[in-house]
Amino acid sequence: MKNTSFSAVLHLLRARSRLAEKFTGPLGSVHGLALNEVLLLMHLERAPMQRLSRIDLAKRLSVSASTVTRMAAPLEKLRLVGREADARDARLSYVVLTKAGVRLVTDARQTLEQLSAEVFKDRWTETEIQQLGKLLARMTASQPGELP
Amino acid sequence: MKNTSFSAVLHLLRARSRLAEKFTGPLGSVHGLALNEVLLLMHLERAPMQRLSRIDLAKRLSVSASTVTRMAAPLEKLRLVGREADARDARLSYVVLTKAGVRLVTDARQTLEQLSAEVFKDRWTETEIQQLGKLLARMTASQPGELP
DNA sequence: GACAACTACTTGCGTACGGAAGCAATACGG
DNA sequence: CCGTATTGCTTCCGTACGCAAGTAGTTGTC
Repeated sequence: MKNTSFSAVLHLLRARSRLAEKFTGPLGSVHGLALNEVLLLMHLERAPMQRLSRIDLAKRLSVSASTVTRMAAPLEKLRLVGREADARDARLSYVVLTKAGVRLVTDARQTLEQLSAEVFKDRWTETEIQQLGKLLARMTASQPGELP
Repeated sequence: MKNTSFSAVLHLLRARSRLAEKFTGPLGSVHGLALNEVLLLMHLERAPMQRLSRIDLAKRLSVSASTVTRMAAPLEKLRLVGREADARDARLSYVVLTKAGVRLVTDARQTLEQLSAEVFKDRWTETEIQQLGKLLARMTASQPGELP
């Protein structure tokens, strides 16, 4: 039924707004980064050699290539990521996680897990959260670059 | 468990990115409006007298008051909404849906329902979509201004 | 090996947003 | 009442984003 799908979509949009509200403040004040910046670091963290090309990052973050360029610049200035060229293909410039980046992403993930847990802390069983995650995962199946 | 919650949150963020990608193009080219603008009209549509104060709209759309001011301006220019003052409280200026607004929102909802249905058209049963909607709704429970 | 097509960025431009500051108008406490 | 706080809205400023155009490097074709 159309209405069921649409209703689910509307609820999803509302839920994501709520999450953004809850997360942005604490993340910024504790680690000085925006949610998307932390996600960028997390993608690097679990990539082979802890590095990814900007195009790869763009796909994984669902943003445009130009956004990745601009997002990486301040992180580079903060020495959370570095820049590495590819030996064979001079077009590629990898974004590499630095030691400081590893430390920060470890801490930031703690914060994110904490905040996530708070979202569900009342009225939710572990199973329900799992189920929600599984259903949502299905919406983005056959897409590359899933995070955990 | 923290990780379960966090995983669900990550999947939700990805799902919402996918939705935004799928919806923005068609909506813009068919009706000339962005998703948020259509949602604004939809909120008006189901409000008493088909009108809401800007503050009300902001809460329902999960955006700031300034955003509502700016969003309403072009819609007003297109004669999709009007502006009405409150008889008792001169501070309030309602955003009112016009006839043209009603027509557009009716059409746009069709488009949105169609797009929503496509998101789920493979691998989803009606029950699963319903369940997803219910779980997502729980995330924003105790918040005002649910759409339908 | 030269030329076209493609890829990985980068930069400029227009748009959308939140937060702070400002301005009326209303509510409230004495 | 009268001053203060609060509310509804608007405007300004800084930030983040996508898209289009540009550049440099690579692949493919004949």
